[in-house]
Amino acid sequence: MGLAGIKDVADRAGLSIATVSRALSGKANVSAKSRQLAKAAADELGFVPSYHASSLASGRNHNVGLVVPSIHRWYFSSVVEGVSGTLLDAGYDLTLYNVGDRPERRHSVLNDFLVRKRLDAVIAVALVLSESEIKQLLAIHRPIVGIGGALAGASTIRIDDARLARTATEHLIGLGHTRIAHITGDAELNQDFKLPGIRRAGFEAAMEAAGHAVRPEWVVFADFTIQGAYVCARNLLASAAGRPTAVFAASDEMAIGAILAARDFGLRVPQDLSVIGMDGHELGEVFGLTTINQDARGQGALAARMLLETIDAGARRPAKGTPPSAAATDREYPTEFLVRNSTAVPPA
Amino acid sequence: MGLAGIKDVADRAGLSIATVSRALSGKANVSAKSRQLAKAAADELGFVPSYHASSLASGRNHNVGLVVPSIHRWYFSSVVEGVSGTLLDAGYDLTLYNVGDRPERRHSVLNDFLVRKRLDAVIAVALVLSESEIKQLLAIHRPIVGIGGALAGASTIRIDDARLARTATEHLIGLGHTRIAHITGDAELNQDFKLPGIRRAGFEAAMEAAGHAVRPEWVVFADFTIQGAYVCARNLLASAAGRPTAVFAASDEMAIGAILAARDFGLRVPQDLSVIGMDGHELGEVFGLTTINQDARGQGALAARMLLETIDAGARRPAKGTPPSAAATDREYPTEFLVRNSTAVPPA
DNA sequence: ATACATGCTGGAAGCGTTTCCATATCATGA
DNA sequence: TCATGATATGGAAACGCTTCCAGCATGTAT
Repeated sequence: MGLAGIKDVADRAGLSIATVSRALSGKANVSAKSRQLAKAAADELGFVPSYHASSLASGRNHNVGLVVPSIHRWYFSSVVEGVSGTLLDAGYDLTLYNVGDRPERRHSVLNDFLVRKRLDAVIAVALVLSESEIKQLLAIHRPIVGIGGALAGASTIRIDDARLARTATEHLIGLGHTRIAHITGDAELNQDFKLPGIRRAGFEAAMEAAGHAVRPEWVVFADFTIQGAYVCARNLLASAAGRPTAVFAASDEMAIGAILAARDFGLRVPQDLSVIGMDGHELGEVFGLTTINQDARGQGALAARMLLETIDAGARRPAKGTPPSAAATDREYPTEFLVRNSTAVPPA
Repeated sequence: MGLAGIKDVADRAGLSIATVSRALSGKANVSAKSRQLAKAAADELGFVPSYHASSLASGRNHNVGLVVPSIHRWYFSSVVEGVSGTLLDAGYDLTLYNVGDRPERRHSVLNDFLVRKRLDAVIAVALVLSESEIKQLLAIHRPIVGIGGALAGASTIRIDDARLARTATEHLIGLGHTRIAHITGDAELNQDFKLPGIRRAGFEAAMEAAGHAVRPEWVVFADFTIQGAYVCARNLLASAAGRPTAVFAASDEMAIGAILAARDFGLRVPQDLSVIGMDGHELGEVFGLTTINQDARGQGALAARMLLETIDAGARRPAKGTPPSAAATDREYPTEFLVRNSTAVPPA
């Protein structure tokens, strides 16, 4: 018994190929009896339609592409999880493009993979695309949504990183801190990834507004991992003399790294050092980390739902000059300021 | 300008469709001049072949499916990263099936998605399949490789979890510990996931061989996360009276949770409590964690390479009754015992 | 010069569906 | 009874490629 085709089903059900196709895909204009016959025959033969043939004929792929810069960091794996769940439930496949930090891989993904007319839609996470890249993507007439990255011309889901960074910093300032350090993302590694700079700008804005100096040696660059931030924070906290009283880390993972470093020096959090993060990492609970909670998984799920709607609404054959995208909406995803106990008034 | 088809390229190059196809896919029997003409025309038109049409015609999908139970935990995201990189470099797509712990999702993935003749191969991570499920998978004549899970009939890449768990336990015993606790995986959550039980068996075997009692209250169940193990370990270490002197955690993440819990009680690691993990998580370095290093990323990459080879070697049309798989090989992936400084002789 | 192998080429037959369109069936109202 | 519309059906034309096959040049050995 090889793989059964729709022809086999039709023969067995005593129907035409056309009717079987309609019956199985739930289309109208099929009598109840025929539908049942077709379904029974399909079941008995273990028939499942070939995606390729079906896609080729219908122009529908049942497949959305997801481009991420990494899969290890909390934020990205959470988004992937959200997207994945929603898609799977809707019967869609998820094609994952983990471009990493290798530019040539980024290039091939953008130029070869995405363009190959195989995807119904694309979700790009924290990816900054050039104008020509966006144009190219839009040219294949697929809806795109960007998460956490600026994608001019495409719909985006994002949080207001600058404002939230300011809020976090203001929380420390409000407690009386003036000697505040900031652990930010790596400057060079990934030019695609503008987020660290945005959060850093929010930090600086809040400091300046409060009239506190931003000391360059207290703005340190880590890689968004616990271990990376741990090393940075050790340097930061090494000299008992000129030590900050508070740290704002651009991610929870880095905040945790800072807490671990503080513990190494016998510093108590929050009595000796306040630490605030940003993200909502599950591990934050263990450390009592004050943070700004963003539901990354929910953001992924929302992106997937938005695309599924667009796809369902959209014309069957995207090649027929459909407008690039209904309207590029820019949604701000809700966040929550989560005060736990890693922040307090500065030591006397 | 819509999407250019091969016909357009052929017209522009003044060649036939057939020749263009051969030229662009690097086939033989094309003159250098024709090849150049075809490539130039394709470039100018921005032509990229439709995967669906190409797959339908050739029977090749350039796509492998990856089934994982989760994407958050270190092991899985590392494997995904390894697979992803290798596949991307080879020009293959990765379709990710994150089945999670929801059985209905597992069911639909196994029964609908994987069977749809869309994949050239399947990689299943830590997935225990029933015989009928394996049979069904093999029936679609696609090579399968399992990573870290028992997949009878398919090739597998694995580490010898029982032996390594024994080794880890013996390391503690060798230092003089007799009061050893074990943090294992959740018993109920995921029936697919036999690994915790295997490691637990290794632990018990070592204890028995040494003549040490396995105290049931010192075998605690966590969920493979830092935070989950942290909670368990707090309970474990709460009573100063009957406290273990060493902990073997079934994963590095759980070992780190135990270290954090120990610190909460003012216990020094390793002077007061020895902790050993298993995996090779990057974060282990921060904690000086003694562990057994397994290169999860490398395992993913190896699985992908094995499949690519099989695909390349295999018959063009798998439907033609090719044997399920050349020979189901069972490879043990090398590991490394990494002694850092979270283990020492027990306190006096 | 003839015979033959060799290298390129284009026509056309798939690949397995979906969907258009023309036809056939059936009930309904005049 | 006959026209009329609604509903079901199957034939056949896409969908956009790959690849088989036959044909036509060349080049080489007789």
